[in-house]
Amino acid sequence: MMAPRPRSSRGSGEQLRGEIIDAAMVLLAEHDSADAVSVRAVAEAVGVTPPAIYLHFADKEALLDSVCGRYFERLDVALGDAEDQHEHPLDRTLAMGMTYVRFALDNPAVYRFAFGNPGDDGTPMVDEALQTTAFGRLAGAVGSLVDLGWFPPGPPGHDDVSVLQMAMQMWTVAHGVASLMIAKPALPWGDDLQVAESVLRAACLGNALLPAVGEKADGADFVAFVRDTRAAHREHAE
Amino acid sequence: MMAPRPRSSRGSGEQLRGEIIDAAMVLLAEHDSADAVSVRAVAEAVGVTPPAIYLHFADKEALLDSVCGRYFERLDVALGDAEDQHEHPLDRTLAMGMTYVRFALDNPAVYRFAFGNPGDDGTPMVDEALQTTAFGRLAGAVGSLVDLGWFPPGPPGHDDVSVLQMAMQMWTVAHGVASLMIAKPALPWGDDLQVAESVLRAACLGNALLPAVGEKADGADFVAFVRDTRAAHREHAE
DNA sequence: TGTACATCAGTGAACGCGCGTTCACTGATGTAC
DNA sequence: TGTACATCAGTGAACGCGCGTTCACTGATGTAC
Repeated sequence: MMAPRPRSSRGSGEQLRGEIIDAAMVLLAEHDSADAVSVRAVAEAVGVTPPAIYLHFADKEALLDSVCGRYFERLDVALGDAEDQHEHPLDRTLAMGMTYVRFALDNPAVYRFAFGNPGDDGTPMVDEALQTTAFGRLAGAVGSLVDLGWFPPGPPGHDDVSVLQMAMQMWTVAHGVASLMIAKPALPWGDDLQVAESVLRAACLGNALLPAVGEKADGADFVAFVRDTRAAHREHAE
Repeated sequence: MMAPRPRSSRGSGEQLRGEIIDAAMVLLAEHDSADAVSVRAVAEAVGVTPPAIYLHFADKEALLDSVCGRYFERLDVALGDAEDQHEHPLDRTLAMGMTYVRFALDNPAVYRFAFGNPGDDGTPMVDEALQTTAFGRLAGAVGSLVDLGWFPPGPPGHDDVSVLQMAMQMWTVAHGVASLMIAKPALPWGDDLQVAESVLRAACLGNALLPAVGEKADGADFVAFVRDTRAAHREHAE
């Protein structure tokens, strides 16, 4: 039970809106469950009666959408920082992957809510924002890798197809690490971030070798291809 | 509203228990949401009044635990089939990964429920079962890869450490594909299973090259390592 | 400078709903004598 | 073979609860004249 807040003065109704979103995010984080985020609980946390929420959001879903929106904004900022700290696109890709995982583990409940539900936040708006901001950064680095020939090209004249695919693959891997660690924290992970780095590196390495492969990677004899690649490695080392 | 079912005869109360679990799973699948699985809804689906549920389960959570349990059993069977269809452990690993993804996509709501919540199914029992059955199969194949030298060894005399790590990495990747596809079906995935195969292959390939690496993979200059590996590949091809 | 008034940001009380769970009960089923 | 009885698998009604949301209202704030 918080002390009731003083009434906002005339023009500053907008400020409460922000506080409501923050309070909802804090509730989500603290109770580690979306069930804990009720309109009543949010209102109480912010020092206001429940109907006041509806002055700022059409309904509960709109509030939760806004929570996701804010979360995505922050993720974008974090990824931007990671991006800026490296020059080589492979380093950038890895760094963004690590930042993504770290960001998710820092606030597991919110991550699960934002990236775990199809319905709640699957509004076109949010998905679009994801693609144009946070995901766009990743696609940028991956695009450079394709340009440099480190990652496989797309069909002639359409490298963008490969960029999209590779970027989604990297996202998929980072999401896998983050979400499984969040969902099953009791598993014998060892050092979270070390595992994340290992998985991300393996994924990068695997993708980086695909362009050297020709058709073999798509073919049936994947085993033979891996054997050849390892043999090549040994020869090179001698 | 279903027709009320005839009362079970004397010894066969156990049969209803199974029907209840099935009905809960169907509800979960059909409505694509755990919220749709209420005790009342399950009771109605099975043609019984709500209190009858409590003759077979201590409470709602116990019912949901049993749903997860049944799901895990089925997954184990599916993975067992995949395992049996291949001899080489790399093929086995890939096949189990693909089966895992297919299994998840076949019943997205149940997968999300079983593998997305820490609390609901994070009971020690279930986690333990996972490790000893379905996960055990994966660990078996990965263990063979470590034995053969395809996947990196652990510290001297403790290859099992690497087996555990590698198996969890593969699980992580498969989970990433499945859960992100389920959570964000609107993304431009293209062919689901093709993407899954591509990601899993890249992960295997990446891991398979790690033993050839020495300390470099853990060191700072990952970029240089990848460059070397690609160069080795080109030489080998010529 | 003073006063009537529109606006704005909220309040307080209540609505209907579906939920998990409980409790006293019923009536068919099998069993003991 | 008939009958009293324990058991078992349920039923029917109700409990209290917290939820999202609505609606008529209030009272401070700024503005127009």
